Amino acid sequence: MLDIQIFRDDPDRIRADFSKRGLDESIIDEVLRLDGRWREVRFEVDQFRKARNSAARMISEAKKKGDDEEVKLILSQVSSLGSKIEDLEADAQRLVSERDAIRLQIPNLLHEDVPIGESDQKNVEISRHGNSPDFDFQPKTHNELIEQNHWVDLSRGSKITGSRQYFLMGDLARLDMALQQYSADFLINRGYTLVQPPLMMNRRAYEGVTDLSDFENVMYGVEPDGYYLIATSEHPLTAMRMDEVIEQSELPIKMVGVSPCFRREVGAHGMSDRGIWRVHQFTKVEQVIICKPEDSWDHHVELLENAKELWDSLGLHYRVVDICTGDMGTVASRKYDLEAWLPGAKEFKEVVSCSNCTDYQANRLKMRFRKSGGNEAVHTLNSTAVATSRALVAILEQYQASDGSVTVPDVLVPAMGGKRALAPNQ
RNA sequence: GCAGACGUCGCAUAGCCUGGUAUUGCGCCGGAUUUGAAAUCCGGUGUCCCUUGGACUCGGGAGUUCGAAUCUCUCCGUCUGCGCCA
Repeated sequence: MLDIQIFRDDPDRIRADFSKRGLDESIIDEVLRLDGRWREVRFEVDQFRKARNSAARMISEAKKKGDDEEVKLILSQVSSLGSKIEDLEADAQRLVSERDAIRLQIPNLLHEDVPIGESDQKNVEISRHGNSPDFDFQPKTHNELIEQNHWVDLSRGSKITGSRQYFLMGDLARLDMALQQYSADFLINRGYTLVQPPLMMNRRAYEGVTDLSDFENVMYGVEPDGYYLIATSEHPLTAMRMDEVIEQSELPIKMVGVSPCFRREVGAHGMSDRGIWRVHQFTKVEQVIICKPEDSWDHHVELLENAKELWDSLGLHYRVVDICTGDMGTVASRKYDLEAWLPGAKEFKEVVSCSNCTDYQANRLKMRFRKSGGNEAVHTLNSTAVATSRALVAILEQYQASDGSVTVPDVLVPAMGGKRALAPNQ
């Protein structure tokens, strides 16, 4: 959510962003109109309250002196104030909640260097890393590999739950755990605090960190308690300091979250999403930073570098992409993706997403840091380290041999109990 | 699940019974003092509206009242004990 002060001081800045994103500007004026009305009503109700407070003080004085006549006189003068205040209060409440309902839908301000474009087709490739594996055979898709080696049981997964659910089995399950262990250690060694979060959040906390449409399209609800299963540990780790004033000495807060992630994936279909590329549940190792505003762009680079060095160490070929306006989403001000090369599918596909959300989440969460002259909203950033299911797909496709066997990346061998290749299941 | 206690400014704490300007300490920020630091002293330290100034804020919401941290109802949360339990 954007600070209301930006609407009042510099609405053209928001308009400029809207035109980059191709959005209808009229709701900006609607926010300004409601805000103006609210401030008028607020002023009016404050005047009535002032009158009521001074009357209350005079009654108190008169009672102390035992002057009952005076008390009656004042009471007769102020008897109608209560209902007037109540009416105006209701108006103010209505105006401000209408204003903020619109404000919640307005996306974050973009970093000035974000490339302009209407869809992911206009994302800009920044760099390529690692070497594309050189096969002297036709590489298989991960889908063919998991089927041949019986590493994933999708049909029984859907039998006991529903579509896109799966059992991960044998050495591929072990590789999943190895990836978690290795990636978490990688970031712990860089000063990040390991955090295992709650896997469910209440509505208020969740509204602080995500686009409202995600409640229909992304998150699973847990009834009858009214909780939501987390779509990523970014959400609980970021919301963790909701309603708090953080001491400067605590900043920056750097965390590495490890958790299962649950996603409804409404509307996902088709060949490109077969196998375990797009599933309802996966495990993710996530980086989260809460910091002072002036430091956030440095930390954004830091998160990206962490991700790149982690993926370099896994020996995987990937590229870095600068996300354009049309692919940005609501919350981030700037976003880089890592896209891994999938030789079977013959394309680069998203495996890491690295965002600076500036003060957008912090404003919703009322998450500030102590500062003389007025506390200020912190900045929040997040980046995937490894989403295990997608990293598994990249490893399967890039580390495959002609017979369908798969080598273990060197750095994961210790966590695989010394195994250098994944054994097939019977 | 049962029983009890509790929720006050960043933290801690008084006020609640008996309704009438939210107390004090710590932390933090600024200043004085100092070669520097500590200690000490002074001031500031939540949110909103604004022109001086004002309004709001005691877990959330509702009610009673001229007036609610204080009384009533309700919801949420925390702690303790018992029970159950990986």
